[in-house]
Amino acid sequence: MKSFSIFVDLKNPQRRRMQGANWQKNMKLKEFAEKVGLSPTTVSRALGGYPEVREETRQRVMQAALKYGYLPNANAVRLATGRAGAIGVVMGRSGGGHFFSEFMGGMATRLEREETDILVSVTVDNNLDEELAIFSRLAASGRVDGIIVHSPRPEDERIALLNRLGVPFIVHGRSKTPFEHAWLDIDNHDVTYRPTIHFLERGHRRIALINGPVGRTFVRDREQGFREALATHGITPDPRFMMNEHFSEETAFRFARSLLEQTPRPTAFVAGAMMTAQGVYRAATQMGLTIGKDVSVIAHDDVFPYLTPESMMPPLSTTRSPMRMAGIRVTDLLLQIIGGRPVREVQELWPVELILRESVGPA
Amino acid sequence: MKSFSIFVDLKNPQRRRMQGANWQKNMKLKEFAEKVGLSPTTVSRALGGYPEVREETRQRVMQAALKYGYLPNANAVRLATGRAGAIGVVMGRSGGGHFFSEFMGGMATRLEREETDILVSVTVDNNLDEELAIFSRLAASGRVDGIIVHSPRPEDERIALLNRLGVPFIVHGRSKTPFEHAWLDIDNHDVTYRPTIHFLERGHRRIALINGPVGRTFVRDREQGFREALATHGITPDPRFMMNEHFSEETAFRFARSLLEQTPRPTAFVAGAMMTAQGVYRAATQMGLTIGKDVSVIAHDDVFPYLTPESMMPPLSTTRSPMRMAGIRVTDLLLQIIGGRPVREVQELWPVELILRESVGPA
DNA sequence: TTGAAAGCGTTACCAG
DNA sequence: CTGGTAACGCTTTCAA
Repeated sequence: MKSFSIFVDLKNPQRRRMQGANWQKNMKLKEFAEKVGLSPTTVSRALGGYPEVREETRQRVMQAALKYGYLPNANAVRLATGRAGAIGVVMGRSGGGHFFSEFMGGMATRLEREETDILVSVTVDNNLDEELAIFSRLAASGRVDGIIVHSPRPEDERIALLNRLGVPFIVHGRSKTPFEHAWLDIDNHDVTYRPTIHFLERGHRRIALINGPVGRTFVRDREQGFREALATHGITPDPRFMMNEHFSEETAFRFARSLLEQTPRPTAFVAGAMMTAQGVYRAATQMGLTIGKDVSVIAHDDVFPYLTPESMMPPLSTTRSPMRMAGIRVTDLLLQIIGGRPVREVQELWPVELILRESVGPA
Repeated sequence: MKSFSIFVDLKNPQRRRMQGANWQKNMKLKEFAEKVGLSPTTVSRALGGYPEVREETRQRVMQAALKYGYLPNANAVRLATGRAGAIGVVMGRSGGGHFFSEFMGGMATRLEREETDILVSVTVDNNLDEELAIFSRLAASGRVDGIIVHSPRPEDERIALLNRLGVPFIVHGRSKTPFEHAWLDIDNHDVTYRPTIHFLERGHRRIALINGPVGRTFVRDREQGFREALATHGITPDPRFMMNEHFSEETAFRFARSLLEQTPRPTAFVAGAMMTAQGVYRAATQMGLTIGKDVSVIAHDDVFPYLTPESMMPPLSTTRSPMRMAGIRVTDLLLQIIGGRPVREVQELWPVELILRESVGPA
């Protein structure tokens, strides 16, 4: 493992002494307890909902807390309990933009009744040292009780680091690191395998793949699924029919158009995301080709509220797996791990459902 | 102001006593100081970068920290200093999905060299009590040093609450609350006014508006800009030509199609977001109408990496204002406010630039 | 320039 | 069931 500075914060050694918050802080427990006429201990227990206080007492305390607007200081609680009351999630600066908010919506849904915050960190892409420093800081400084790692690489140093630090974490996606760890992933192999097989069965032979940036496990898995599907029919994929880029409407459009201009052109596209499917639609339409007839498309859909495959023209066939659901479940599992559940038990592979709509036709 | 429960967390009074983290925690300051052969005091000062320690000593301490992997416990620091080292941002559960990640990317960019975390809270839409409780909890419990409020309403109780609590905050958007507060907003009036004026000058008279959900200030401002622009030509807008929905491709498509089926149909659309412009494009294309000729479109663009107006067919005219920039600046301003800058000085209205591309033609 | 000791605001242990 | 007291791990006077 490479060495790196943990002190991302301390690059600038000369610092002025900062004053604490200058706004009116909350009432303290001691002060509040006096008003209620009980000891801080009892008040703390009453508010904490512990069984050893009389129900009547608890009611009185709760009422008073509401009345005076008392709320325990989170940082004191954290220090005293050793719990951070937060889980960290790390997003890449550029990658994952549009689905990230769906995932986080899921996280929030799961945490709604929990007294746990979401702490978001953003890594600078392609700077491993800094990325590792962020994870270090997050874990070792006690800011979070657990961490969610996105879009892992097959050999992911972040996972090795977290494993070494001993902080509870779960990987959204998969890697091949030898360290035992918790993960949840959709079946990215099937995300391409099943659409490709379907295309093959309908007679397609020239099938293109729009894939994500090289390096991530899910990209590798999807390529492998694609290759394996083609292999069942003795086809070796043409490298020019495979794209590796960040998912965007425009790159997909360019790629699709350049392919559709060729002779012979591909008759089917496996698209990695909704946006890229839109790009293919646009390219085909522009060239006077009809989706579902001249060109077939199946895309993976993370399910967004603002862009639904059913409403596309024609309705887009998809492998569907709501990112929001993943956010809920990943969070749930992480909480279990924090609670002590062995990570070896926490490994979930979610199947994807292939939903056929009108964007697919015979070759 | 309505009353509400601060104790969102305590709905369930009977709770088990939870144990603290069960993973190996970091080395403590005391322990680390012993290894270095200095007092905790000096070590703390050295790591904190304060001027009173000898440079040589500091170097020695820094080296040792790296070597032993020592990192101060964040919660102890927070308690001791009174600073939370985090700023909170609140997103609506459904709203703001796709642009939220851009905004947060901007926040992260600004905070990169700061030792400040981003704490994300998610509110349940249309439940004011719970929403206020979330803000209360965030502010009064000392979890954050400041808060960012999104998509305010003209009379926004959240602002009143934060104002009352005294926590530093900044509003991304505007409201009409009488409380003096910091805000940054784009000129939403111009977001519709300028496109509409442009349409009028090119001879358009039947202009449709795709607007956001009623209740938010930006929606009101945009409607007003639209109305004012039309008024300059003595036009009273047809209510059927105005849509108020969450921005999505599909709703915009439906709306546009239903209007384009009418006689006479609108010749121009002012769209509130990129996604809705796509919906209009699709509707027009489906009906055999040509964008930029039969139907003109100008949309507001928050600037996403995965969907660019230049690459649309034809290139889309936009009012442009990068959400990422807003994220950077809002965060920057909030830090200033936390640092003591008077809020009356912190009020920024950003102009939008109208960028004409080929989606606009004469009526 | 360094160190001892007193907080910071809670919770948790142990008596009563 | 309730209360005193010692942590929790660090920063910050105040002395030296």
